[in-house]
Amino acid sequence: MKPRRADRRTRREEILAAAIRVFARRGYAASRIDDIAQEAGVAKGSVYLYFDSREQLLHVAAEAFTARSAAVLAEAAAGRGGARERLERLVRGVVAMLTAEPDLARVLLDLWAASRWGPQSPLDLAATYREYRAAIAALLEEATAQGCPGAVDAHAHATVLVGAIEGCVLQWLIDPEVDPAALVDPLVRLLLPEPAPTTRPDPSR
Amino acid sequence: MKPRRADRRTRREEILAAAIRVFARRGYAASRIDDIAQEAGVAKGSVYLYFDSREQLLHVAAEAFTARSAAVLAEAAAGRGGARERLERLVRGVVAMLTAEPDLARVLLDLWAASRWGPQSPLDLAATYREYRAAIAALLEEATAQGCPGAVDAHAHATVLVGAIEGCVLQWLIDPEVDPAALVDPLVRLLLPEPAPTTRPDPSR
Amino acid sequence: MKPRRADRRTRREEILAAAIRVFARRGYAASRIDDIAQEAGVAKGSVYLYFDSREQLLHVAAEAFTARSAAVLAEAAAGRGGARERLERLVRGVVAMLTAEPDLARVLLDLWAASRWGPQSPLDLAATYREYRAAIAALLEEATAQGCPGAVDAHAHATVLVGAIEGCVLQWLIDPEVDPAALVDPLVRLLLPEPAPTTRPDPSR
Amino acid sequence: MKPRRADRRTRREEILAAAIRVFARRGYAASRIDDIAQEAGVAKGSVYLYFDSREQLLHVAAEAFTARSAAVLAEAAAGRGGARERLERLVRGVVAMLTAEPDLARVLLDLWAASRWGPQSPLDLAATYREYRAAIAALLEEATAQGCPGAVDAHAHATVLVGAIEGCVLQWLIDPEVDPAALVDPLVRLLLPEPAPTTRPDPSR
DNA sequence: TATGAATGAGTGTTCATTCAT
DNA sequence: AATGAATGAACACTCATTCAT
Repeated sequence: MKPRRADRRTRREEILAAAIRVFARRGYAASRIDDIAQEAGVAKGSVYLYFDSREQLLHVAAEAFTARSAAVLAEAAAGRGGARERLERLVRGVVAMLTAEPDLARVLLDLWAASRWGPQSPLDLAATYREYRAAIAALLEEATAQGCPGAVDAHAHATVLVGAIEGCVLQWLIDPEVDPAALVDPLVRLLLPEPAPTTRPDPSR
Repeated sequence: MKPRRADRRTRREEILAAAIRVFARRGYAASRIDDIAQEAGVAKGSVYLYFDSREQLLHVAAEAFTARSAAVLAEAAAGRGGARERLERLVRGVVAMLTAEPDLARVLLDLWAASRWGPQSPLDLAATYREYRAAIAALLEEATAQGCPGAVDAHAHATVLVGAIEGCVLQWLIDPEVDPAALVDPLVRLLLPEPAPTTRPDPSR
Repeated sequence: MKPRRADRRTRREEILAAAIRVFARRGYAASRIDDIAQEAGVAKGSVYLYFDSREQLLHVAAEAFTARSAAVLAEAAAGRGGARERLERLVRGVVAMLTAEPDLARVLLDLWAASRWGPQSPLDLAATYREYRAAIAALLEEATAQGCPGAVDAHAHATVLVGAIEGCVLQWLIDPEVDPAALVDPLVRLLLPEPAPTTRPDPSR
Repeated sequence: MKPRRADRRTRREEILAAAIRVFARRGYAASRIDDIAQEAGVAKGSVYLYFDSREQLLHVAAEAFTARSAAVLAEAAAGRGGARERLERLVRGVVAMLTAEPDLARVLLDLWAASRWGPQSPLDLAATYREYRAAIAALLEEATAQGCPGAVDAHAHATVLVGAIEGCVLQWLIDPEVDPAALVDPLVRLLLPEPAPTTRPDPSR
């Protein structure tokens, strides 16, 4: 019985992974259940043993995406170090997460487009981004309190920072020649507050 | 001879505008020709008197979008003033253009998603963004040459700037509570080079 | 007023001729009112000033065909000469008529196919062929009575003769390399009764 | 594993047979996929599990027709007996084949009309008839060589013979009162060369 | 009379989902 | 659980016909 359960879960994940690959390749709208089943190596009908509908596959992919985002956020926010340091960890973590799973990242294009589906939207992306901004704004304020100079309103700053990250990812999704990894340092340099002068003792003394 | 309601050009644009509204509302994938015809107040068949296919409507909407973008770019690049000033005009112009036509902006979500359609993609968005980045990078280098301190590679900086603009717009598209107009000043403060020291008399003297 | 009428009739004939050309080229099923109007050099709507419907154009073309057939039949049957001579004139006349108007002949392919439309069939082709056979059978019997040897039942003979004519035309319609003019002599030699021995003085004496 | 009702091959042939019946009844142009599906007792979509398109159904029907024709031709040509005997077998075989499957024969009306579709024509009927004529011409020449008197050029004779067969069938298709079976003897008597004098003892002696 | 824009019923085809095996 | 044949609702697109000008 136990192995059965494990099998079932594994098979479900295989199908989900296949769906994400197909969504990434063709876009959700053009992805047929047939394609997904073939990619997963199962019969078409079998997809329905693990998922209720084609749309649910997108929902679950969306959840996988938010779960990973939340993990990065939690890790950064809860981690050690000063606020600025944790912000940097967050930026690097988000980009690393997305580049580590490019197919999942590509599904973002569908999730963004699906945001207009209204309440049945595969995920409340608006809420996800709101939390994302709130967490970053909090860190930015903390950083300012810890001595980092903050030029603009923390919440607006957070929105610009989230925007820059997502916008860089967007450019990469649309044009694979854009290298998101190479953009992390510029992002950090341009959009994180400079380290507080007092955070590190001057090593030259 | 007098046209029943409007001349050909006008009628075509009415239908295109209707299509853009419907695409904005439901997303391209869920937009039916019937919806568009109804929104335009014409019969379904009439849409085909002006457009070859549903997909062509998206193509033409995409062209409308790039035309407006190119106009903003040209205006900013060709305008008077120093490089930094023109960059600022560009940033403000892009955001103003998108907020002035929110439905057209919302179609961006479909255009991004459609970038995976391959060669038949409604628009070579990758090329559009490449040009966008190149123009901004050129302005950034010019600004640096004119004395504005530039901390990072101009092309990376351009990508981050384009990303931040698009990313802020993205957040607005997904969550109408985000106000892009309020983000322009932060964008400018955070991502444009500081004005060259010589533009303002040094107050420390 | 009179010239108006003449104009109207002329214009109607022009449109009919255009329709026949288009039917001949594409087949009735694939012939669009647009094509016909363009071929006739008038606007689409104008076709409806002269004909009630697309189908009526086929009806009228069919009538044109039967009128010509009937003329040939009448001419042959009513003409001078012995029965065999008139039969030969009939065979030659039918083939000449069809080859003189190849586009009208090609429409036969549609008329045959349309014979399954039932009562609304563009023409009661079955009746046309029945009359055709009856007239020929009568001539064949007359020829036999006049001394031409007749080996088979006159009505069956007539059916075979009509069949051979139509079948030769059919082969030409399907394959333009078949030359119906070259088949008339063989048709006559093979399927008409030999001339009565008495019609020509035996040269061997 | 056991098929719901029949194996794939069988089901395909059921649908094809249904299509042939519907084509025969209404003509190809007026035959709706719905009609065919209903005639076959399946849902509309199921037709597409076995055929790519409505047009393909006509293609396959056409192939069925040529396959049967070719079989008759081969059987006659390869059979035993003198040339004249084989010719007679061919004529009788063709007519028997067509009357045995009247629905398939009726589709001929569509195939003839479809000959104008050009290269996408469901079948190269011109080629089919060319081969038909060539085979018959060869047999006619052989018969002449074997002593049967031949009055006209063998190829023209073959065209007339093919024409007479097809034309008799045509008359039957258009008017069911025409009985093709009753026309076979007249066809043979009128259009096949008389048996070679040696086959029967000369009664005048 | 002539036009051609407008109409909308009609149809081939697709594909998510179901279900008998 | 797994299959894949079957289903039928949905939809893009066509085109004969109408009608305002």
